[in-house]
Amino acid sequence: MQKTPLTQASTRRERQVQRKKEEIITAATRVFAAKGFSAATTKDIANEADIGESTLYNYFDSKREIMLAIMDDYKQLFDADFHEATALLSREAFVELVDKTIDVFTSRVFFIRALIAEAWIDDDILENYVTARLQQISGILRDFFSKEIEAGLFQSIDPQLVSRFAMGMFFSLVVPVARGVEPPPTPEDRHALAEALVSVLIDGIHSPHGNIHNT
Amino acid sequence: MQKTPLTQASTRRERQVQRKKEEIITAATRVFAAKGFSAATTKDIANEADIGESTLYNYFDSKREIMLAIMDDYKQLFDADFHEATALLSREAFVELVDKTIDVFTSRVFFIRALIAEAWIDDDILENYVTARLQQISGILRDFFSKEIEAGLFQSIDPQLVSRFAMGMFFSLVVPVARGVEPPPTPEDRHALAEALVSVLIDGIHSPHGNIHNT
Amino acid sequence: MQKTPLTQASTRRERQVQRKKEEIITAATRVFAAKGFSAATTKDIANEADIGESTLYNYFDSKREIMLAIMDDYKQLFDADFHEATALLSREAFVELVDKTIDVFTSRVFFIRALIAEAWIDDDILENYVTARLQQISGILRDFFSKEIEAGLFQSIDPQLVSRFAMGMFFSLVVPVARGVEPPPTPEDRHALAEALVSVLIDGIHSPHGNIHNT
Amino acid sequence: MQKTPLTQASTRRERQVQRKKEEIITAATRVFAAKGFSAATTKDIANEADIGESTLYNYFDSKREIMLAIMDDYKQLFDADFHEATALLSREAFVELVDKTIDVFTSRVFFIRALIAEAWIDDDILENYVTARLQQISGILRDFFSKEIEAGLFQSIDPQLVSRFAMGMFFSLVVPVARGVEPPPTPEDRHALAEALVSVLIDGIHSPHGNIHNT
DNA sequence: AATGAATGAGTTTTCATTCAT
DNA sequence: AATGAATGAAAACTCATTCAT
Repeated sequence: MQKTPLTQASTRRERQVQRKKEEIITAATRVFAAKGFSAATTKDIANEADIGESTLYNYFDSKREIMLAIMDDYKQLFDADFHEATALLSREAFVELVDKTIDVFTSRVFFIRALIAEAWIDDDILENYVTARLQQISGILRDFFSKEIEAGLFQSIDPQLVSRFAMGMFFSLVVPVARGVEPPPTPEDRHALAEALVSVLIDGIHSPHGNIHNT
Repeated sequence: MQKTPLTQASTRRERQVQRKKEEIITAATRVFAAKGFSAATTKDIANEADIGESTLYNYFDSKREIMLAIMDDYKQLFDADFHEATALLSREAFVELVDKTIDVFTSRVFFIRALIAEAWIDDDILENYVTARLQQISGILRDFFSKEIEAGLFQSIDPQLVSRFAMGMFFSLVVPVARGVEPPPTPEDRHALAEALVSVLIDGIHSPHGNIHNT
Repeated sequence: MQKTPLTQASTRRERQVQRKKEEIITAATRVFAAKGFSAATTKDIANEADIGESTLYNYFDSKREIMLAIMDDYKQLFDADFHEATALLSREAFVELVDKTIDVFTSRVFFIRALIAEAWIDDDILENYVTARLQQISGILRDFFSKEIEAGLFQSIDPQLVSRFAMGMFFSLVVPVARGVEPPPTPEDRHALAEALVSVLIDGIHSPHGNIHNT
Repeated sequence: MQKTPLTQASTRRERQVQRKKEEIITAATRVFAAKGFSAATTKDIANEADIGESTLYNYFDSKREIMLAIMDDYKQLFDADFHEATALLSREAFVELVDKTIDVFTSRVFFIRALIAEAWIDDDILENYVTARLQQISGILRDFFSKEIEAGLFQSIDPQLVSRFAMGMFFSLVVPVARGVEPPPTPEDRHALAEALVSVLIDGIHSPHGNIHNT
């Protein structure tokens, strides 16, 4: 009579387990974002997830596993977001990348906040979850700058350094949101910020008619 | 003819206490920088300071008091460093400010790392020890940009935003050092970095002969 | 037709928690009685209750909360015992009150011993758990004496003072038991002691034929 | 040239030591009275005595030794007070004994409070410092009552029990003072209380013209 | 699958005591 | 003789984790 054989049942169960895991991850992310890994207790997480403390251990082996699961989730999301992000071919593409990246970062505030909190302290987290991604972005930027320099369109400044500046400017927009002292920007604001970032980086802020103090 | 022995004695003792406190603070700063406040144990701190765990409590009332003492120390040092830092009058002064600030940040790596770790999580620390200082710098920059904009030397971009970008660029240089993944720059490097920062910010990176993709 | 399983289950669980709390309270009372609150350690209590030390904290928030729970228990029991104890209408009723009160005190030796130990040192305990009850008894006695004095049956002595003497006589019987240097009296002894107390208080100990040294 | 040779010097030193010990004892008594032995810290005692904590150990071997020294002091004082107190020969002598004993107890409030606190918990203290003294008084009273009973002046009630009642009445006067909830009585009050005690004990409180409820 | 209960291993903190000066 | 400094031992309390149901 049963229409759903074992395989499906197990699949359904698996989906259910997966759903629960996600719930716990969401809850834990909030808690880790607010207190940091060490200060967060399993009780905090269980309360936030509205389950019993020991139930956590049906889904994860330890508190640290929850953290790592969060990080893995983040890795997947991030990789999905930047899968197509390959070479930048134009200033507009650059603006788009910044815009989108602001979006990615500010739409996952708790994630980012927890990630930074841990990566700041834990070398494993930094190496396994942050460095590679940062370098991917950094690489894209560097390549873009190198190309433009070769084309004679940009000055011959160290592309690595400029890439770093670009990322610093980016983080200056994103960090206050992640830290929770500013709201995420609206899509319009976001775009304007991205434009401003690129404009300042490429054109500088000086008036087009002459350099100051440099004549 | 007596050289005020009582006063001297008490001062000497006080100095000794002060010295010990500083030792503990130094040790604790290292520990907090490496693990964060929560994960750092009083045992860690005592070991690092090479004293018994209970001896800590002859100098501080609680683990948190140690953290706050560190923060207060930092506040004093920082305020001393930036006491004279008032209005920026020239591009050169701007470069100097950046250079010096990099120095301040990279010569107190543990301090900065511990500070950021805590401020990232603890609202009290953020408000009482970080926000004001950040705003001081931000204000100096904003005033500089506003003035130059009024003088027609800079484009009329939101000075607040540019100030933020400037700080982002600054932190892009300093954060890897604070995080411990890069060594502090030599004074020469530092100056070059400061020059580059200001140059990129003011002049942009585009080649002086024309804008790319914008014709 | 379901016998409200949820409610019952929750009630059963609650009852189990309540039972455990009572066990801890019983154990703690013994320990507090023997050593006093300060000298009693949570380890002592846990050992006496035959549970792990940390288990205590699943039932009470702190050592002091255990003490207060004991006191609250006592308050309830005491109030139950003396709920009906209102006005005394006869010498026999007086005897009965004394008899019963001796029973109440000597059947809860540990309780009383712990209570006195703490009230002797801690003003909060004295005020919140002892004073009111002592005054209730004192009031009953005072009213009885006042009435009898008005009726011309008792000499016009300060009823407050007599009440105090009565309570002193009472405690002279009960304190050695509470202190653990005497066993509780049998019911017969108890009644005899109550009779003796009332007899001495009302009739004095002089021979009925005349006052000594007073003629 | 020195007029005070070694012997005297050592005597002076001894006196000085003795004086300091007394100061510490006085301070410690206050602290023990207020908090009990266990909760009192050596720091409390040192503060109260206005000396350094470690100085205590130049005069006493341990915190407990201080307590014992207090008890020994008390023992001496008490024994001095009651050295002459031998047999009671009259009702007036009885009154005098009560009067005097109230005085002894209420003029050493801290002493008594600390003593009771400890004796209530510590069997050694109870046995070595309280029991004997209580029994001495109890013996005097018992002998008095026995004699009067033999003389036909008192009813033949158990003199032991009456003695206990007498002491209960006595403590009912003294305990509130020792506990700190009542001021010590003035000498006049004291005498009146002593008279009242003896009067109630011997004559009872009933009106001389007849027994109540007993006809 | 969910959880209440129990707890060992630690954590911060206290405190009596020692010791060098 | 007086004491500041140091500390071992222990206290109260926390918390991640296990287990029986």
